Amino acid sequence: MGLFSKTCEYAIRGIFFIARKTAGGGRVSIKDIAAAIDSPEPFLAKILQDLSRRGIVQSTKGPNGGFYFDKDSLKRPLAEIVEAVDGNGLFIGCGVGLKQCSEINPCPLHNEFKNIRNQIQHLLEKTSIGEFTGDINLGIISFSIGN
Amino acid sequence: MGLFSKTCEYAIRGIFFIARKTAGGGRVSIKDIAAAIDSPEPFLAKILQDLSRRGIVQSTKGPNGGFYFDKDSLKRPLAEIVEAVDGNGLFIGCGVGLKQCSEINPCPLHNEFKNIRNQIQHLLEKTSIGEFTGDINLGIISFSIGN
DNA sequence: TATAAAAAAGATAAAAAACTCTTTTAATAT
DNA sequence: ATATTAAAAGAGTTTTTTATCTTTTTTATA
Repeated sequence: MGLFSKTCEYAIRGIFFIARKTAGGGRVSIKDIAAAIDSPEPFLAKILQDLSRRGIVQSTKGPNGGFYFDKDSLKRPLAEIVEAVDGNGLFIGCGVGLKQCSEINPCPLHNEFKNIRNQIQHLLEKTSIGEFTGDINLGIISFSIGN
Repeated sequence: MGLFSKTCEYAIRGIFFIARKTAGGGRVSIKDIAAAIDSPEPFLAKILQDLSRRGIVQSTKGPNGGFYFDKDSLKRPLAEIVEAVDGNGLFIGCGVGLKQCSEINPCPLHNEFKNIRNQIQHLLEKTSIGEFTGDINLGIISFSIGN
């Protein structure tokens, strides 16, 4: 098990790709996204459908349709995607699921886990989707962009 | 989704309890463990069975039987339990599951995730089961010990 | 040695996550 | 208007995770 569910991984990889690919305008189809990020196409479709319904990513149907981000969406933090897909279990609650664990009555690893989870949350909150659009990410981002 | 699978959470909570409860000798039964850590008894039985087969926890059958830790087992790091149950996905690989991601060709969050995952691994490696036995944990650990 | 206690083993069931397929709707262009 | 393109919606299926139940084996002790 990694940090995220597979669904969430597909979602994040998907938005990485959409952001990069449509940085200069235009849209990108599920087919292209799925191929680029190595995910099952119909499954990814469902995931993006959901994110689209939530307004996290934009989409249009028909010829030249596809997925893209509007200006506002580019400002959203990655945390919103993670929360939408996996919930907030990564950020809150006891690290080992102890009901009785709390600030006043912490489990043996409470503070250590809290620290780490705060870091995860902070990272995902401070990182916006827009950070994956620019040329500055061309060498960093691992997709080849083609045309 | 939290950091660990439910199975792994039960395992960790279980060993917390066994360590604490048998610190002064003796054994503790699945029934008692399950009740204390709020887990389904037969499921926990399977989990401990597995850990027992791996030699991570000790057990004996029959009257006054149950689970306990021998000296060596108390030295084991928590990481071994996590790896046995959830694998090493929390520690290694790309945080978002990108095949192409590596040190030379890192994904946009590679280094940030690496840092966090290293911290998780370090925490779990440096923490041994034996740390959950002593009186020093009585106020910290959230189980009530009874008799 | 018989009985009881407790874990091990095996087989099954239920729920959730991951994934697929088919039909419908919306947008565009001819 | 019609045809085409591409996402949305809906209805499955498969796999994995979580959980249960029953039988067997081992150990202690009366």
